[in-house]
Amino acid sequence: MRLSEFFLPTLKEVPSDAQIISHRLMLRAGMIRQSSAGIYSWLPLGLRVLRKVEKIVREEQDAVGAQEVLMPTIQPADLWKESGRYDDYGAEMLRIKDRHKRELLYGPTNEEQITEIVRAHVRSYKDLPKLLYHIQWKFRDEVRPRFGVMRGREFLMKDTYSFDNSYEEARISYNKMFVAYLRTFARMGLQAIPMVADTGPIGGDLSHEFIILADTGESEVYCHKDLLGFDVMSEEVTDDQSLQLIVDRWTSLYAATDEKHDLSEAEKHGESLLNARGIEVGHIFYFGTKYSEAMKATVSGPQGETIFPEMGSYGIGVSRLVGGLIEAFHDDDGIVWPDAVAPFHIGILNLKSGDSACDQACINLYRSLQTNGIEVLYDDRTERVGAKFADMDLIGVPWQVIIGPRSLKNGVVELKKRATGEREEIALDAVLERFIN
RNA sequence: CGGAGCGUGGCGCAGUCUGGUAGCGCACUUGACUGGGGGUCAAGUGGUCGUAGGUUCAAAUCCUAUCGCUCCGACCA
Repeated sequence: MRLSEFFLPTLKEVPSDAQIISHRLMLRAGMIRQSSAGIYSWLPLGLRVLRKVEKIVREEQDAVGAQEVLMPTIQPADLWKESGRYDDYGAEMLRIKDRHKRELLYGPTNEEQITEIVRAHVRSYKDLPKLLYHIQWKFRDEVRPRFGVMRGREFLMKDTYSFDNSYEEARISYNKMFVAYLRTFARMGLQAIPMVADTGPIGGDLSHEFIILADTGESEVYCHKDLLGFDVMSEEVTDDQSLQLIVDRWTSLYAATDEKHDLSEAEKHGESLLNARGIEVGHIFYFGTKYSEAMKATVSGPQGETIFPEMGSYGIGVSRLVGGLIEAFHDDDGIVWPDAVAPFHIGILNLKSGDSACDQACINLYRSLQTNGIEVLYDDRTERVGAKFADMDLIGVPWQVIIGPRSLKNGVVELKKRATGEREEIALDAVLERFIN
């Protein structure tokens, strides 16, 4: 992408509405614009990141055998009356009427919808287990939206639903999601810690929140500091037993959110207990037959008996993660994207647009990187160099190739790593090869 | 939902108390000079002062209503 053509409205000054760093940076970097309270438009740069996050989430879901579906944003109220949640959910649920005065709602979550689908099409215990997920926009009419996309009213969520024949099987589904979540966040460079959590209005008796630590986090959390050193990517899952071992390992140390914090239990850990603020990026629940019973979703068992499937639901706030990532990865100059979610991998800075040697060197490199499938943002604008550096740093492109007439005379360019600010001189000819590997 | 505050060009703000030509910085346009970390000079474009009603010779400014947004608290991916 050429920056001169890219729709990237960056801001030098921050809109006064934005209070926390991720919100400020998302506005300044031209990622989002607010539409109304807690509702945002995603501009090209922000959307690229959102898609990358979404892709990682999807890949890890697929990897454990979850199958993607896409359920609607608008749901009939009847479904929610069946489960009993139409009244329970309260004002947070956006209720609407269509032209025939039929009651509808903008889905805040999809337990009812998925249960309806499963009960209509799954008849036998042999059809289970099933893990189904979708990535869809949700709406929750928060009393007080804030922190940009971190607590929006409209947000993109991945929600998975598990259906199993027994508690034992349901635990396996739960474990699969548990580990898939650890991997999902780890791939984005985030250390997410599973913490014992409240089940809230979704109900159930087994639940973990996945929390990333950040000073601006909304919840107060407590955990054993050794958890921060755990690495899920080195763990290998071969069967249900090894899956259980990983879950056991991660749940062996104390970790709880404020609501579930147990003072006497925590005191045993003394010095090793960490008290910090955290951002909830995922939440998994096992809730048994709550919905299958309420909505009469059943399958036939081996003896022809009626089985109410054991269910769980598993959410990742995809749009929130974009904000969470920025909270975790930024410095004074702007965003510092981890490679896995960076909107572009390389930025090219033409320090003298209009100089034929510079232009030629830049365009050649730009094209060859593109040809090799590397996402590259070429700043070909006739801006002052300071503005180019500032913009490239602000939007957080991990690698910057700096091409100017001075060094180009020797066939050399500068390569700057955004995260550390380190620069090295490198032959122009060597840049492509460097990034293909 | 309780408490507080703010709506003036794309962004950041002054002007409101004490009514009288709508202003500043950034951004944007044009030209020139420039060019290794948000440049300099010159000339420009852009505003129903959130909306509606009222008071007044006269309203961004006073009054009333209303809408929107933000912050603090209680709730949540």
